[in-house]
Amino acid sequence: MAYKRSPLMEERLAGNRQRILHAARGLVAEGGYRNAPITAVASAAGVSTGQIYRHFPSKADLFVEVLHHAVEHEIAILRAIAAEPLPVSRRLRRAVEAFVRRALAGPGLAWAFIAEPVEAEVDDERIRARRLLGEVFRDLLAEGMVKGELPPQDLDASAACLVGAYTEALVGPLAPSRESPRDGEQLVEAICGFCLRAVGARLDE
Amino acid sequence: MAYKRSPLMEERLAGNRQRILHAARGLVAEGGYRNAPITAVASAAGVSTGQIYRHFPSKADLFVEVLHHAVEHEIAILRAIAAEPLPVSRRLRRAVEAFVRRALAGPGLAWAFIAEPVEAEVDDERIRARRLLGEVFRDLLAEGMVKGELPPQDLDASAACLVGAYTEALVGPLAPSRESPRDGEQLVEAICGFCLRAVGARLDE
Amino acid sequence: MAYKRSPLMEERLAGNRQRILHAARGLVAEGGYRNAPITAVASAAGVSTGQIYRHFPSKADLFVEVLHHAVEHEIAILRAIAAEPLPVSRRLRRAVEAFVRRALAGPGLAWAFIAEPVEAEVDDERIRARRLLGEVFRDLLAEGMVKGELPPQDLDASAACLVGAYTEALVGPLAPSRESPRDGEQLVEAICGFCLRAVGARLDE
Amino acid sequence: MAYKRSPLMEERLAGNRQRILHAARGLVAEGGYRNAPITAVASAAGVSTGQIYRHFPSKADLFVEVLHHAVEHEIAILRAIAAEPLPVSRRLRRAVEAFVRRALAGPGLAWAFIAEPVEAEVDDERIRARRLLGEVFRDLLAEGMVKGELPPQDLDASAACLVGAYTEALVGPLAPSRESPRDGEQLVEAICGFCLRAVGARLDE
DNA sequence: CATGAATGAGAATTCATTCAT
DNA sequence: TATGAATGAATTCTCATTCAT
Repeated sequence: MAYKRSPLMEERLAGNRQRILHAARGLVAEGGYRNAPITAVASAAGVSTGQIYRHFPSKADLFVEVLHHAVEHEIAILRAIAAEPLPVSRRLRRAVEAFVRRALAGPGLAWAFIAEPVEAEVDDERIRARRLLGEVFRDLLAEGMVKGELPPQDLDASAACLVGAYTEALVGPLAPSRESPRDGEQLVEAICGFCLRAVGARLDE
Repeated sequence: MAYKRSPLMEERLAGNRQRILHAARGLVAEGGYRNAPITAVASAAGVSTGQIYRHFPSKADLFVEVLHHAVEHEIAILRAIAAEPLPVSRRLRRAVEAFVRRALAGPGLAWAFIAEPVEAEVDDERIRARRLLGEVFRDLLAEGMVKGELPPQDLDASAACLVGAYTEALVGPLAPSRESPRDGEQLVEAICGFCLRAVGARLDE
Repeated sequence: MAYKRSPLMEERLAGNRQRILHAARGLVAEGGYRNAPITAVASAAGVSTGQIYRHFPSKADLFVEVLHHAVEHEIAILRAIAAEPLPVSRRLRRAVEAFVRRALAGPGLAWAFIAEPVEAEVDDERIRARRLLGEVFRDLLAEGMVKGELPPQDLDASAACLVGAYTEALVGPLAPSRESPRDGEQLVEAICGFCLRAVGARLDE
Repeated sequence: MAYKRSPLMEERLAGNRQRILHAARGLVAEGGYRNAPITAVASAAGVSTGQIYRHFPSKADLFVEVLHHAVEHEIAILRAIAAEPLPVSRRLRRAVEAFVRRALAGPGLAWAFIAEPVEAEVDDERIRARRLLGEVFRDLLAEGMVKGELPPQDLDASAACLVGAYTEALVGPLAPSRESPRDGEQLVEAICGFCLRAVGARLDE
């Protein structure tokens, strides 16, 4: 307890952990999971491979955490919006808008929800992430239905469709942003319109 | 001269090709591309690895064909529906319905539109498939807009959202069919409703 | 004996053998041993792979024979020249000249004396070929020494040097014909001069 | 911080690299390139296959380096001799002598100038080596011709013949040393005599 | 007897994980 | 304790040879 080096070391330890996570995320954003062998993560983080196994039991665990962190923040934002004292349809629009804007601003995040995970354990986390994302919307839709703001509908199906709709629009081959570098706002508006109409929300709110 | 090209042999040859394709598809459906190394495909098909290279120039080519076959038929069906002499909203519903029903009936198909490809060459084919799928819907939406059956909207965005919506609903983690094995018809109805509302079509047609 | 098809079949059989040898030689001349897998030889010869194994115990045996035939003729020519009733130095010049001219005229033969054989058994034949080539010259040098036309010298060493000298000049990286497509006759003259001087023969004969 | 780059480790690392090169050279000297699959090199060097790829980007690169090292030193020696303040014919004799003596002393070197390379990249290096070797002699011959010590001759052809002559004499099937393990000095003398006579140099110098 | 589909050992290369230093 | 050298199983692909038809 009175060890003089203990706090310093712990700080450094924690710092290394962050640097590893950061490096891993960076490499994946650059070129996918394939671009992130352990040795590359290690050198990008400025640590040894041994360090990585000091902090994470396996490569899969490291990337599960990378994905988890990437998603956690998004979910928090969506949840905050979902809790705002606004009409459901307004919150829905704000939630979709927020997600799409963030995805358009920084690449690599939306990507994580679709692309090649390779590692079974990591894939599970991706599935979980999509599920969490869906749940935010399902709860919001439920509230809207109860309050009569939205027409009756299958909540799970609608939530899944919502998530599918805007992720595909963002990263799919038909993603308008790929076909022609158009106005981001136009895309945001198109996706929001689609989603709101889809769940029967009033668009004018 | 002698036994030149016995019909039996040709049959077996063709049979092997099919068995390889089938085995490959099965393994991928089970556990993804990573579950399908060449050796596993070979043994699942009951042939040697060499056989695979007799029929396909490379592993990538094999899986491109697996994906291509999975998609080809779907596209044809959707196009046929899109050409029917019906109101656009009716064709839209029938197209989504057809796709969803087929996906629910046979596993592995819808999967092919989402899953992790890893191999660049294979990924290209997947992208192409999604694009084709999207184009069928975009054309239909365009017709609907021109004829005044659908409100003005961003065609590319709407098409992408449509494809994303129903594929996610089918294979995503929130896919209702996964949460609880419910009535398929209910799911079909939910997805169709979502999609038709989303593009502003009349649901009662 | 009275079988009506026997002679015909034997003819065809022999014809196939020749076609296989010819096809094998052609493929090697084109792109080396690597360019001549059994299946390629078979299809170039218009026969089945099984046929090849009917005529040759193994791929190596086939190519041993290919090489052997290619060399046999050269050796015969050199031996004929070596047997001519001329002064030794004259015969030497004529022998070197003949070899170099033939090599310059048709590519692929000289190649066989140097290049990549890969198959141990085939390599042995290549070695034997070089040995035979050397022996023709050794005998000639021996005669020249005995008759006093050539100064005393180590016959084996001189013969080996001779073979090495003109093959390198023909196929090596310094082969003048590669650096600049010069007059073939000039090269013939240069090589002959080198060889005759080397063994102490009179050049003016 | 801690054990950063222990000298011991670096020594071992470097040692492994050398052992790999050495093992590769040994295997090739024994039985040619085909006798040296990566696994064989690894086990001969007492390391894993992975180690080899830690030190060399590919098998071809490893063998390029094997060949390069084998040649580099020889060229340096020949160049040093070629620069000595002696009559050209004297330097020529010393150069040939040096090469032949070294080849007789250590096996595997002369071999490298002739043998079957198979790998295109490796072959390129062999070609380069022979070219360099030839150039040393060509320059020397050029000087001799200019100074009147040597009769006029085709420099490229003579240089190529020289290289071919002594390499063949050393490794070819007629190499005297193979037929009967004779006195090495006798062979040196025979080859030198051949070469000097060939270019018209005075032997008595 | 001829065919050519089928075999399967073997080759090069990668990379998560461990452990001697 | 930290390092990064070392491991070796796993992967894709080739091709000489065989044998059912």
